[in-house]
Formats: sequence, C-alpha cells, structure tokens
Amino acid sequence: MLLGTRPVFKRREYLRPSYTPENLPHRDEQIHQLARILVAPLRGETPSNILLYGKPGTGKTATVNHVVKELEKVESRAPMKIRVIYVNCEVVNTQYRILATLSDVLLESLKNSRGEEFLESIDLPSKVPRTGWPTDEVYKSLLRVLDQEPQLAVIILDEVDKLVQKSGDEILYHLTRMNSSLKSSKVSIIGISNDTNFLEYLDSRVRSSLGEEEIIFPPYNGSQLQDILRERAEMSFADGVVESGVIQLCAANAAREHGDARRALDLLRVAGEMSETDGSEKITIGHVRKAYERIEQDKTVEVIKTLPAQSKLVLYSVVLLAERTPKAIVSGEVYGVYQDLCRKHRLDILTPRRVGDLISELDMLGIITAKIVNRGRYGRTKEVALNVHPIQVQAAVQEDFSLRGEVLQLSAFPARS
DNA sequence: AATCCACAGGAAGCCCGGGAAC
DNA sequence: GTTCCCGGGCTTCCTGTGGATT
Repeated sequence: MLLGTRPVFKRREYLRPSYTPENLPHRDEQIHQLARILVAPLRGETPSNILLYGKPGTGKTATVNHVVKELEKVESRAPMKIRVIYVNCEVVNTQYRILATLSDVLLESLKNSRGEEFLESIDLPSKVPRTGWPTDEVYKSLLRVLDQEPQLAVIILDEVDKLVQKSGDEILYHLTRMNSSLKSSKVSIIGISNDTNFLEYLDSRVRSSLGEEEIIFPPYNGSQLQDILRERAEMSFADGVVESGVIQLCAANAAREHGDARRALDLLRVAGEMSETDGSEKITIGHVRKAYERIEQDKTVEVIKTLPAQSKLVLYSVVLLAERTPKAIVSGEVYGVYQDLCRKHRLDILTPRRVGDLISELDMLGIITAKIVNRGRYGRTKEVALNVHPIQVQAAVQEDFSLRGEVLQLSAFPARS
C-alpha cells in the first residue's frame, strides 16, 4: 500500500470464507426450522435427525454454526447439557475414525468435568486409540460415554456425501439409531450435503431416519447476493470506497455460478486487494473484472498443480511445442518431446497408448483442446491446442516438479523439420 | 481403385497398494 | 498376521480410420 493512501479495508477477515456472520440474510426460514427441530429434545421429545442440502456456498454450514451458537447460549436454562460435535467427513472419512473422533471429544469433556480417575473407575479409557480396536468396541464405548451424564449430543456431519461415497452408509445407520440404545442421553444427527441427490445413494432404512427432517438451501439469486455483499462490504471496507455497480457485478457473476455466496465474497475481497495493489482509494468495476480473471487463473493453476507428474510432463511438452511453432501440434510430436523430457529427468517413459489417454484427460479438464484430424496420406492423428497461458503452466509445473533450477530451454530440443 | 500413413482407441491382462475378511 | 479382493495405472496387442497419394 502506498504511503498516504487511505486503506481500502477496514476489517478484511469479514470477507474470508471462514468467517460466520452474526446475521444471515435470506436464511431466516432455514434458521427457524433448524432451531425448532434442535430445541425439541430439550422439552423431552425424541430428537429428529436432520439433513441439510443445497449447492456449495448457499449458507448451510453458516446456518448450522449460527443456530448452534444460539443453542449454546441457552444451555444454562436447558434441562440437560448440550454438546455439539462437528465432524468434517471429507477429512475424517471412515467409520472407525468418526466413531473414534466422537468418543474422544466426549471422553475429553467427561475427563474435564469428572477427572481421569472417574473414567478409570468405570473402565473407560481416556482416549480411543487411532487404530486397533474393533469398530463395534468403539461404538459401544461411545454409547457408554454418552450415557454417563444426561446430555443432548448434536453431531454435525459436514460433507456427508463424501463419506458415503468413500465408506458407504453403514456408519450413518448406526449413528441414526443410537437413540434407541441410550438411556439418559439423546443424539441428534445433522448431515450436511452438497449433493442434492445424496439421499438416493442411501439404504432405505438410513434414508428414512436421516431424512426425517430435510432443510433445503436454494441458491441465492442476484438480489439476495447483493444484500449479503452489501452487508459484508459495510463491515469490511472503509466508508465510501466501493463504487456503485461493484456489488451488483460481483453478485451477478456469482449468481451465474449457481448462486454461490462464497464465490461472490471471494470476488469482492480479491477486488479489494486489486485496488489495494493499484494504490487506489476506490474499488471499481475494473477491479472486479481483474479479480474475476485472477480467480479463474488461480483455479486453473490449482488444477494443473494437482495433476499427476506424468500428466504435467505431457502438458509441459505441449507448452514447449506451442511456444516453438504456430503450426498445429500433433500427438506424435507431443510424444517425442515428452520422451525427451522423461529422459532428461530420469522418469519412466510411458507408452504412446497411455500418453494418448493422458492427452484426452487434459482435454476433458479443458486445459487443452484435442481434436481428431485425418491428414490423408499423412495419417490420422490428434491436433492439440493449449487453452491456458504457458506462464500458468510453467508456474504450476516447475514449482513442485523440482526441475532443480535447471530451467527447460526451448533450444534444448531440435527444431522440427 | 488400391494403397498406406500415423495414429485412435478398444480389449485383455499385469502389477501394485490398500482395505476387508479370515 | 495372512489372504483375498478390488481398483487404478499401465502395457501389449490389436483393429479401425479416411483422404492424399500412387
């Protein structure tokens, strides 16, 4: 930031995805629904399991966090303890580890309130080992800890769809039926899913118990996104720095992308950062455009970075050829350069067959375009064109490929005839 | 009309790591 | 612990393609 320039940001963190706002515009209905369901067991009713679903960035996690905070505020007046356990199933993604995580959290809090000796006296460990126990043993100990003191355990399973994809729905079956095995405590499961068709993958018994209550989060539309952005902009930026039209543009962009509020907020934040590096005192529509490009670019670099080494090499071969010649690039040439690269870096050389598949995969990802052409006498082949800027590829490939400072020179390859 | 280039892309099977079952 | 099974990455082998060339 330049000296003497007024800072654009007041509190940048309010625009970060990790921040949960006090106020969630256009989610009142969902908040009330969720709160109503969660409060019921405190009045003695059997808790329901809840499934929340909606596209990414529609405020599912934020809503849950919000309601949970409210719930914890009223805990002192509630007839039983309220324990909220959050599990992100993308990280903790096996049956065993989920059960172990849940047990550990509960054991920890029991240890804090009653002391370690108490745990020993009733033959409970202070921690479930990361591996080693039979799964049903962990399950039994979870039930026992829960019943040590009357409590309402709210188990939040974020990204459950990922869990089911990876480990099946058995764990959900057990979790949703825990209430019938508990004497004094109650359990409420909240599943959060990005996948709207998620329920269809489930066993019918699980489906009916997890989907007892469903809350749907529709995508935000343009004007709703504007409301959200305006509120956050107010909190994050200095007064009057956001030029008119900026909010609208950010909202419109995100509305096109399935009403993803996270995307919209990112866009606004990056636009702010853009104006900051410009040394500007205002955030303009131009900054939003730049921010958009930047985010798109970062996305492709990210995709390339996560490619397997061999694919990177193939892609890099295309880049080298594209820089070398304006002519159409043909798969055979790509393979030639690829071989050279492999030899140079002492990597195994894959067969042309496999490299052909890798080229197709890159095509699917949109990084390159490959189309089949018949060149008569000169055979049938694939013409390959690069869809991203060579610089982006270099940035992504060279970093972790450990090209060991040995920058690949174009001159290292013989000119093609 | 026949030929032939330079591959595309299907089928089958190998190899290996990881998880489940015994 | 061992065995079994599965899936993904990869190779080998193969057949197919269609227009420029002969």
